[in-house]
Parts: sequence; C-alpha cells; structure tokens
Amino acid sequence: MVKTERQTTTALRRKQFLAEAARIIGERGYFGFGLQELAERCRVTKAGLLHHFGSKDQLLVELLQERDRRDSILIASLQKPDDFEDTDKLTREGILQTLHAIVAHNLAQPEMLRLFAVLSLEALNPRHPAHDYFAARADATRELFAQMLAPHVDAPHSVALHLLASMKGLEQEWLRTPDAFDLLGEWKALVARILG
Amino acid sequence: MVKTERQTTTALRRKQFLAEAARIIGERGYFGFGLQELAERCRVTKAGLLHHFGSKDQLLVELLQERDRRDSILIASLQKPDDFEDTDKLTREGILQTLHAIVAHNLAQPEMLRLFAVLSLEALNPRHPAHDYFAARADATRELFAQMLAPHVDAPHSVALHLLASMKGLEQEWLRTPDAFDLLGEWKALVARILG
Amino acid sequence: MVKTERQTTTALRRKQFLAEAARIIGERGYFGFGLQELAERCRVTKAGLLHHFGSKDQLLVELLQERDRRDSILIASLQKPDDFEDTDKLTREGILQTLHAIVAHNLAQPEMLRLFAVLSLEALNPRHPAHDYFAARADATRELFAQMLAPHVDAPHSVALHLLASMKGLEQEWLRTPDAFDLLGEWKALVARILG
Amino acid sequence: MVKTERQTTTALRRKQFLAEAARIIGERGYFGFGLQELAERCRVTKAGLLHHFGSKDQLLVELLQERDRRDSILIASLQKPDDFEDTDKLTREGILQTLHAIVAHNLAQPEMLRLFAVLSLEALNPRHPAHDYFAARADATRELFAQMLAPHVDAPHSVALHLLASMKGLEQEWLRTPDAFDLLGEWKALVARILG
DNA sequence: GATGAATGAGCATTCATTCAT
DNA sequence: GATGAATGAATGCTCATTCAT
Repeated sequence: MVKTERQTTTALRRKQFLAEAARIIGERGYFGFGLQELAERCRVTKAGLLHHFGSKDQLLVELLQERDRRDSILIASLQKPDDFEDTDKLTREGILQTLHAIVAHNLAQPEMLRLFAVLSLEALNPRHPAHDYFAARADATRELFAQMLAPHVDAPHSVALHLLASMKGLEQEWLRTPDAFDLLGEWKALVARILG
Repeated sequence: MVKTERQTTTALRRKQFLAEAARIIGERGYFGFGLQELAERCRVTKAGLLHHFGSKDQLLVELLQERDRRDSILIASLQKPDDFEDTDKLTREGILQTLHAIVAHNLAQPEMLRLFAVLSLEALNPRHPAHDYFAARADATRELFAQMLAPHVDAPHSVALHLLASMKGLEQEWLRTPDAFDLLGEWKALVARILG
Repeated sequence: MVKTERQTTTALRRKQFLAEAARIIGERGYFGFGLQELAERCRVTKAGLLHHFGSKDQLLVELLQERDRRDSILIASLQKPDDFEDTDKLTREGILQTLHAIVAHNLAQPEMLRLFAVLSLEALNPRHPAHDYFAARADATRELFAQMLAPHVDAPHSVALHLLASMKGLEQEWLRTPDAFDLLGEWKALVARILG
Repeated sequence: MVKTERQTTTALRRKQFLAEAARIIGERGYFGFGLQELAERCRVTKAGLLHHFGSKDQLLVELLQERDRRDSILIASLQKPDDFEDTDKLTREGILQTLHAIVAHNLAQPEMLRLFAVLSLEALNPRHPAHDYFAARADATRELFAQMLAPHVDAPHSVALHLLASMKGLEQEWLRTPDAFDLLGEWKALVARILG
C-alpha cells in the first residue's frame, strides 16, 4: 500500500517533468532545450532529473512513448474499424468524421501539437534521437489513411499523402498565428475540397 | 581595380560561407548549428567567420537576405503581374502555372527548401532571431496569394491558406522521403483537387 | 540460529562485494573505481553498498583488512619462525623456499596481485586513503626480510630492499604481459643472482 | 620576427602547462587529475587549456611526447653505441656505466620519475589512454637491454628483464621514502649482485 | 537489509565572443 | 583579411553521499 502510494506520486512527478519538457521542446526544439531549464521549472536539480530518466535522450524517448500511450485511444479507433462493419469508419461520412476528430483532438492539446510539429522537422536529421520514431510514425499513419480511403478514391496513397500533408501544414500555420483563423473550420473546408 | 577585385573575391568567399551555413542549418537547425563546424568546413577559423559577419545571429540574417535577393526574380514575377495585363497570372491557367513554378523552383534547390522548412518551425519561437523574418514573409505571401486568387474563388483568403499550408506540408513530407514520391506531380494533383 | 544464519549470508554477501571491488580497483585504480559500477556488477543499488560499508573509503579499508586476514597464514609463517628453531626458515635453503612461496602465493591470486600493485602506486600520494596502510606494510615487510636475512648476508637491510624491489618490479612486469614469461621461474633465477 | 616571438612564448606556455600537469599526475594519477586543478595552478581557465590541447587525453599524449623528446639524448646514447665501436657501451664496464647513468638521470628529475611510475601502473588497464605508449616503451627498452647484454651474459633477455624489473621496483620504493636510502648507491649494489 | 529519491559538487567539453596582433 | 589566445557561461553527465521508507 505504501509502496503503491509512493509509486503513484513518483509516476505523477515524472509525468509533470515530461509535461514541462514537452512545453520547452515545443518552444525551442530539442536542441534548444536544456536540462538546466527543465530542472529549474520543476524545482529539482539536474541530477534529480537524470535520476529519473538516465539521459536527455532517454527523457525524449519516454516523452514520446507517454504521448503514444495517451493517444492510443484515438489511434485504436482508427486502427480497428472492423468492429463497426462498414457502417462507421468505412462510410464516406465516417471518414470525414475521423479526419475532423483528429484535428479536433490535436486542437485540444496545442502544446503537444507544437511539440510534434517542431520535433518532426528537427527529426528530419537522421542523427536526431527522434528520427526513427517520426519516420516510423509517418509511414504507418500514411498507410493507415490509404487503407481507410481505398474504397472511396482512385489513388488512395496519393490522397492520403495530400490529406496528411495538408493537415500538417495547416496545423503549423495555425501554431504560428492561432488567433488568425479557425483551425477546425478551415480543416473541414480543406478536406471537403480535397475529397471533392 | 585591385580593390574591386579583392571586393569580389571577398564577396565570393562570404557567399561560400553562407552556402555552407545553409547546408548545416538545414540539417541541424539554427540551434544545432555551430560556428566551429562551419569554420572547419570552410577552412577558416571561428574568428575569421566572425570577422565577416560580426555574430552568429547576424550571419543568419545575412543568409536570409542573400536568399531573398536570389529569389527576388520569382517573387517579382508574382508581385508584379501587371506587366502581363490580366492575360497571364490572372488567368486560371496562369495561376496554376505560377503555383507549379514555385514548387518547381524549390525542388531545384532542395538545400534551401530544407533550410526554410527547418528554420520556419524553429522560428515559431518569438525569441528566435528569424522569427520576425518568417512572420512577415508568411503574412505577405498569403496576402499575395489571396489577391491572385480573388477573381476566381469565393473565399480567396481561405483558399490561399489551404494552398500554402498544403504546399508546405507536401514539401516537408518530400524532404523526409525524397525518393518516395514525385513532389511536383503530387503538387499538381493536389492543386487540382483544391482548386476544383 | 536464524540470526547466525542471516549473519553468515550477510557476511558472504559482503565478501562478494569486496571481491568484485578488488577486481575493479585492480583494473582502474581506486580513483577510477566507482560505486555505481560495483553496484551494477553485484546487482545491488549504490545505497545498498553504502548500507554495508558506510563510505567508499571505508569499503577500501575493509577490503584491505579482509585481505590481510586471508594472507595471515602466510604472513604468520614468516613472522613466527621460532617454532622451527633455526632449522627451517633460517636455513639458507629455507629462505629461498620462503621467497619462492611468496611469489607462488601471489601468482595463485593474480587479481589480488594486481590490486596491490596498482593501489600501492596510487597510495604514494599521502592523501590517498590507503597511504598509511601501504607505508606500514612496506616498512614492516622490509624489516621482516632483513631479520630473516641477517644471519646470512653482510648488509641485510640492503639485500632485503633489493629483494623486495625486485620482486615487486618483476610482478608488475608480469602483470603487464602475463604470457610473456614464467614469473615463478624468473623470480627463482633472480633470487639466485641476488643472493649469489 | 614577431610571429617567431609569439610562437616562442606560446610554446613556452605550453611547456609550463605540461610541467605542471606532470606534477599533478605524478601525485594523483591520471584519473585523479583534473583540468580544473591544472587550470588554477597555471592561472588559466579550463577552456584556455582545452584551446591548447584539445582534450584531456591529448594533453597526456603531448606530455609523454614532450618527455620523449627531452629524453631522446639519453635514449640515443643507448640506441647508437656503434659510434664507440665496442670500446664504450659494449664493454662490461660500459654497460655498468650506462645502467648507473639511467638511474642517475631519473634521480635528477624525480617528478618525471614519479609520473612514469604512477602512470605505468595505471596504464596496465588496456583502456587507459597511455596504455599503448607504455606497452611499446617497455617492450622496446627490454629488447634494447637484451641486445646490450647479449655479448656478456648467457640469457640476455632474462637478465634484461631482471635489471629492468629491479630498477623499476627500486625507484618505486625510493619514491615512497626518498630519504630512507641512497637510490643510486643501492642501484649500483643491486646491479653488481645481478650481473655477478 | 535494502531501496528510490534527491542533492551538491565536480567532471570534460562546447559555445559564441573579445581582443591584440 | 584573418589569426591564435583566452574567456565566461553553459552543456550533459557522474560522483559519493544523505535520508525517509
């Protein structure tokens, strides 16, 4: 019981560390992010952080894993549309709703959106610690989209590419000027244009 | 005469420095870019570089200015369509050609494309030395696009946003996997979809 | 009974810790030796080690004490030759056998040999935690040798010095290249030369 | 001229750095030696030292090289005895004088003696940055000694080993208690015993 | 008997920058 | 026009140690 309690508080602490790290990396990128700053914001020492994560790179890895764990619900709903047997996700209408839902989900946690936007560009560099993570993620997502679109469009891989690229570009522009336009509204309009 | 000659070689030297800097920043971002590495690649000392540019930030500024100078021809052709008097750029066909030309232009100098992609994300941070540059650039470009589109679409600002976001997203995806698809071809297809 | 049993397993555990520590210090010296590495090798935490030994320095002290306890049999046979009343150790032949026995003993536990070789040099520094230990040990051994040699040579202290220095030098060279020569054989030959 | 002057003062500075480093390493070993301490003693910053040597390991390498350069005179006199054509080094008497000269030389620079003694033991560890240096040095010296002794003794390699081991052991004992005995005198006596 | 959390001091190294030459 | 020397601040990381559990 005591052990469980400590485990919980420790795990909570780690999540707070990761949340704060996400904010900093979202602002300055991974290269511009320093343990010192994170430590100060969390009122720990650098050594304290390292005690939990082992290294700066490992902290990033755990941050991405943690995020994946949280997003797994949404991802699961995309990956397993079989439950609904053609009636939900595979409908044209269902696809639209899914696409809208993704951006709505991202819109609800703008710090994560920012983190992934900044990091994904930094990670173009093959030596970046998150390079492989983003490469795998991007490929998998595109394949998933293509499968989803297959029954409705002629060139599913191409359309999947267009949708993903447009989504990412639109989100980036919104991150730059969040007050300049309605992200979800514009995304819906853009999806409508692309999918005809 | 001698002075002019020296000025020329010096100017040439500076351009080489900037070209190499563009390559490094494109790979690692501005934060991951160090004077030491640039100096080694150019076979100068760090002090030698600083002698030319004064500071790391100033080097970035001059790099962006230099790039703008080179791109000015293309930009000019977009900014001053009056020369052709409604017959070229303002035609629906002319607009398509312009949009294709921009991506073709970027495709021809992938290192610059990479530089701007990476830098534009890093520069989301308001304290980034290139923040203002990118902010101004993005706003101006969007306005330009909107004006260009005004005669042909209902919501020119919205469509301009969609086109710019899609272009950027597509270019980024291509930077990640340049061999995975035909950037120009996909862009043409995407434009066709968006503009109906 | 239960308590005794636990004491035994604990004592066993401590000996394993010390044995592993001896190996590491023999390789990297005391300064190059870290509690973290020892802890990993023993599958304990650093705090676990400290719980047993109190401090890194104290661990070293206990390691040396433990070693002395083990070597006490050999040492005793040198220190108390009275039992044999001139017939064994004090014979010229007996001295040779003793000298051979010491090196044979060291040869049988090369990790300890290495530990003492490395540590004795590091401990030249008066501030080293093992400085006093090695100083006392060396002086005592030399005196012991001198007494042993007194009946047979003119300058026993000088010869004792020569023998000890030669022994240590030979052992060190052997540690460097254990396969390059026969330590015991060369030692016998060297002793024969020195003692004429 | 100006350049030469600066080169000289810089080179001088570096030699002072190395001399001070030799003293510290002789006291604490390479692992116990820190750039911070060296910097303070030399009234430079750590970064200042690194500017000259690049890294801590490289500093050690340059220290050993510098020492070799200085010792080259003595080494040369051992390596090229041909000039004297059997009359000097190859005489029995000449060999004795050479052996005496080496220790006398070492005795005259006790800090170097200490440095090499401490370092040679630390460098038993194959991962030590000076490991290869000492391995090569020891092998070469032993071979040199064997060649020198060949005309006069039955087993030159064995005797060379004995002499080198004894010399090193004696020097180490002297480093521990420099006032306890006359190093050169004892060495002469020991050599006399070993060479009969 | 042993753990995990946390710390403060220290490590070698990198950074952009200044300055005299 | 360009260099080498030097710096102060910061980097990620390791260290032995303390403490509550």
